[in-house]
Amino acid sequence: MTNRAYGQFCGIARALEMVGERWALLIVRDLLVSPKRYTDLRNGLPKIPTNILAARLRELERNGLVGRRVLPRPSGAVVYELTEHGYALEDVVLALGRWGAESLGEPRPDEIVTADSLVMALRSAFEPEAAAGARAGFELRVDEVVVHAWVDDGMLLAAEGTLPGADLAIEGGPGVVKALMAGEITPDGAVEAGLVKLAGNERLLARFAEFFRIHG
DNA sequence: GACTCTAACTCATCATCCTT
DNA sequence: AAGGATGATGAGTTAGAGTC
Repeated sequence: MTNRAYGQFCGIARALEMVGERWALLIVRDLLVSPKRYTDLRNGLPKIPTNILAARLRELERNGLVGRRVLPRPSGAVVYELTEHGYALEDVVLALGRWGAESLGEPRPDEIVTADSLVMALRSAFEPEAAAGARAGFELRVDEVVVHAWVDDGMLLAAEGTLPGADLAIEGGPGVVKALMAGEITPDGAVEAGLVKLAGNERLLARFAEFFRIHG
């Protein structure tokens, strides 16, 4: 199992012992968006073997990063949620996301986008300085996944689902959205090439590309 | 029946040991 | 030093158990 220790009195080694196993950090990523049931986690990570998910949750719980909570009746379902110690990983996960996004390239044929991964991508790419004084709601549809981002004077609220009354709804493939955020294509170029479909105030697409940046 | 696991098995990878 | 055999470990697949 995952009691492998690096034998080093080092914070990085200790962190890797807790969240360095395969899938562990992606479970944390999804729980940073919202608490989830076992089945929700499985749906968000369709390639994780079920025994590995169970093992990782057990390890994260043992390490004090994740807690189990039984919902009140009639549901009675078990949900997994991050503890305060687990939530403390948010900055680390976002920084890792920023770093990894620089190497994203084009989406591979077998790669999917999930609502949680998209929400965390928006959070990690958000530029508070660029959004200072701005106020706008975006709905983003990538493949079948819909998330939204509410920008309000340098603050971001990103979550799963639609945003009724959004100032701008953007629809496009994952590669196009990433290219927009990375400045590999211009907003005008994306529209002219028909790579994105917009609804609402189309001029806000340029602002979206300023608010959410992938640096390379 | 849905949810939340657990167990048994196979497969791949890696480290170690032994032989040449 | 190089290469093969072997064992340990973890990941992945599948089936099914326990609980509600």
